[in-house]
Amino acid sequence: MHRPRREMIAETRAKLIAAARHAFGTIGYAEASMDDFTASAGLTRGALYHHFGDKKGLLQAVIAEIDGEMALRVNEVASKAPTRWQHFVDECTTYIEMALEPEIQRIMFRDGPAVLGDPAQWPNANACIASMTGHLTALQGEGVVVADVDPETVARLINGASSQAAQRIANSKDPEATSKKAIAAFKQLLEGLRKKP
Amino acid sequence: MHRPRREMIAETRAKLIAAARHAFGTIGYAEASMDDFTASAGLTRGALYHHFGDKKGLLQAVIAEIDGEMALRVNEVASKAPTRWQHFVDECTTYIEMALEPEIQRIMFRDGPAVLGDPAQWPNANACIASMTGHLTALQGEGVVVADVDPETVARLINGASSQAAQRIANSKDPEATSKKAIAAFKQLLEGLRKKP
DNA sequence: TCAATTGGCATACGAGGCGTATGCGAATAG
DNA sequence: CTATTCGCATACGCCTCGTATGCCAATTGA
Repeated sequence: MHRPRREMIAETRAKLIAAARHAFGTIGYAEASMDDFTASAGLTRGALYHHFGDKKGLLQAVIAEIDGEMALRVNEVASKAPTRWQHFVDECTTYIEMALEPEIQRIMFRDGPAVLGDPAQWPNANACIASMTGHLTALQGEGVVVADVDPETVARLINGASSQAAQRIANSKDPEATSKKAIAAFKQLLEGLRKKP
Repeated sequence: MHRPRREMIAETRAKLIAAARHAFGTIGYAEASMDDFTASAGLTRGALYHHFGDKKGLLQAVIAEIDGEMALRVNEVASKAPTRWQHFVDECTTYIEMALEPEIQRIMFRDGPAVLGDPAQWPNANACIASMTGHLTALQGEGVVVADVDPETVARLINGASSQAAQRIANSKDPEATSKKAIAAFKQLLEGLRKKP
């Protein structure tokens, strides 16, 4: 069984995704010319249509890749927390910090939703939400979080607030100070979820 | 001083905004052909470029109009509340309810941010946020809300969570049930802002 | 090893949307 | 009553997208 063929194909896909990711992350989806960024990968639109169907399909692939990376990073950081509640809070703040990166902000929080619609319905791009939902469910079981809220709903609300927080920080003249304010406000909102003794 | 001239100009602007608002709100900004929706208003792109500079300028005008309407509606509903805290909560839930309308959701929460960037930096389109910020500040003065959060930051976070909540409800198979869950979760988060006795 | 075939990717073509330059005609000003 | 402004339409070229088509290399089967 020969492999060069399969490898070339995988490489072509990877090159397209990388080129598109860079273009989408910098100039944005709408401004990114398919001719331009395929050429920057040494390819043409022919390859793109063959592998991904259309521009939206390629965006989906880019989003799936980024989502996977984000989930990895979130768990990596948050898993060091001593308690599960702290783990959950760290997960949220890490999420905000990642959303500060221009590429993630642009693709995952601006162009993605505009082009593909509600992120909750993206296929293979909800690893972070799934993780948060899982922790919330467990925290409810442990009696730490109030029982009468739906975990995934909360996770989605947090997701929306995070993206706003990140945008606010990123566009601020004093990102350091704004970041402190945003994370403080964020943690305060999260306190509302805790069961009072 | 004759008026017909001025009136015709105002009417042209209004017709363009109305046509664009309808097109943007239904098929979306990117899919809306300027030739098509100007024609539906009995005009051409010439008028559009003359009055608004380009497609983005027209979107800004549409957004300013919608924002004004939203602020009016929010205050109308919420001003009936007995306490200021209740007023604030009603403001938030009304905001979510408005975000359920497809036109508002599409233009204000999806295409708007994608095309024009961070809503916090839109000119003349932050009436709702300003109102929420004002109430939060007052509530802090009254000792109802914890003092160590920045009002506008909180208002923005709430704005982000609202738009997510609205999307979730709108795309749900059982909007009624989802709406209940979303608003419940939302109120729970808001509880985090209250000062504990 | 060699023909047959698959399929990955490039090229070519047509359609449509955008921005700019230009032109016309009516309302206003002096 | 003439001159001028300016609101808006028309005309042109560029760019981008999607599809149809073609080519060549890699695989398969005998």
